[in-house]
Amino acid sequence: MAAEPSSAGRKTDAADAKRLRADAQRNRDRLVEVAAVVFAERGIDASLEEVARRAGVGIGTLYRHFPTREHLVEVVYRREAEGLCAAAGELAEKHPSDVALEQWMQRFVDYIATKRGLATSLRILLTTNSTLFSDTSGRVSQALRQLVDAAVADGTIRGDVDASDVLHALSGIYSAPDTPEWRDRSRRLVKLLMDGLRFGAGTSARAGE
Amino acid sequence: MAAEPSSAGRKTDAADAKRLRADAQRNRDRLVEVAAVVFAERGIDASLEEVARRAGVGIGTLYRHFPTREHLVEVVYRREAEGLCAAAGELAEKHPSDVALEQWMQRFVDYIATKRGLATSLRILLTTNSTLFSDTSGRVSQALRQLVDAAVADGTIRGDVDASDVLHALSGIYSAPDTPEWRDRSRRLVKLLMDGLRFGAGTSARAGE
DNA sequence: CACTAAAGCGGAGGCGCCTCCGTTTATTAC
DNA sequence: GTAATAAACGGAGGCGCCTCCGCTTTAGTG
Repeated sequence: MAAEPSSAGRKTDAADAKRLRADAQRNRDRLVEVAAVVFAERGIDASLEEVARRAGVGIGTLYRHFPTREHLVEVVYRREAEGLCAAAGELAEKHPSDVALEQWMQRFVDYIATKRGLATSLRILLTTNSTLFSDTSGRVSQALRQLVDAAVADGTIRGDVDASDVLHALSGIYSAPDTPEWRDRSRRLVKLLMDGLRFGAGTSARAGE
Repeated sequence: MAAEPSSAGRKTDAADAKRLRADAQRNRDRLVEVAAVVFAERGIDASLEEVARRAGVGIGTLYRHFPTREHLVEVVYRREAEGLCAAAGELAEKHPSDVALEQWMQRFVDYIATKRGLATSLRILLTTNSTLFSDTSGRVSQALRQLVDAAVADGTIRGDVDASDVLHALSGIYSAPDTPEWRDRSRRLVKLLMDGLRFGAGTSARAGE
């Protein structure tokens, strides 16, 4: 990899990614961005032609960048996961720690929404690329830990729970799928969980109940 | 067959199946028959329009009888399984028992070929209809037992094996999928197995090795 | 037989998938 | 700046999916 013209020996932004022509890079980014929206709107089976149309590129361009639907879906998913992790830091700065946690969990719902559709559609790819889920989920739970620990530390949520408790509590979201009300139900579930977490906040952490 | 005018309150041949008009029944049968051939030829993803075309019916007719590809595939599969079971008896009548067994196993290869393609395509249906595989596989291994026992009994294959041994030996066919040579390899495997089974035939059954 | 209602037929049409290839554009060399 | 070249574009076109609905056929009835 690295230098291939005479001089400039710089790596690209994304490490080893092949150098793309400026217009190609622009289109590619655009496609991913639009695809995220369209998948969210219409589900994972949305028309790729619609994605291309709304991104303002030809269908051929889409297929050059993403030879199969699964490739596109994977990239969207990774981006989603990264966004979710990044959001943890940002929310923590802007909000009291309990609010940050709540908002992050709400966003987590959207993320899971993508992930579930994905799981169906990515089975093929997962054979090849079995790290996809495992390496993102590690980073995601790390982000959650950061938020939970902070909220526990400053006493805005009760002290007798930790990140893995919360993750388990959230796991209800994974199950009971694919009714149209799933998203709303999940949001309510998060609220409920937060109420529980706030209840008894300020009592001495790790006290015996 | 089966009178139905004014009086006769008898069930149809296929138990509760709804009575079809004669032409409808004819088309349906034709479709299943042709679909079996086309799936074998082109794989499970073959064009349904081709199936309809070769069956001499309109695509609409196909979809009326089989609302989804999976429905059609399921029916084809069941038919295949039945044919396989029936073949055991027929082969046993027409051939020496070792030859019957060998030919049946060759046919078993074709059956598995269908089954594997199917497994990928029927995941959805299998959620609903989880007995599909289990209840056919019982009947199939029953058919195998019949052949093996007969061949052991008249000494054309060795006496120290039984049907479940043979089934296990065949299980190699389930694995290592989807290279184009799969079918040929499997046929060779069956031959090999038969050679092994014939070797030492006639020595006293169940003797201590 | 003629008649009729219901069942069935079939293909046009709309949409999406994906490929192929003539045209356009960014980049590099001078 | 211009020229040359490789990279990228994009949409037409071929195919398959599936639905919808006007037309045809069958199975009863008198």
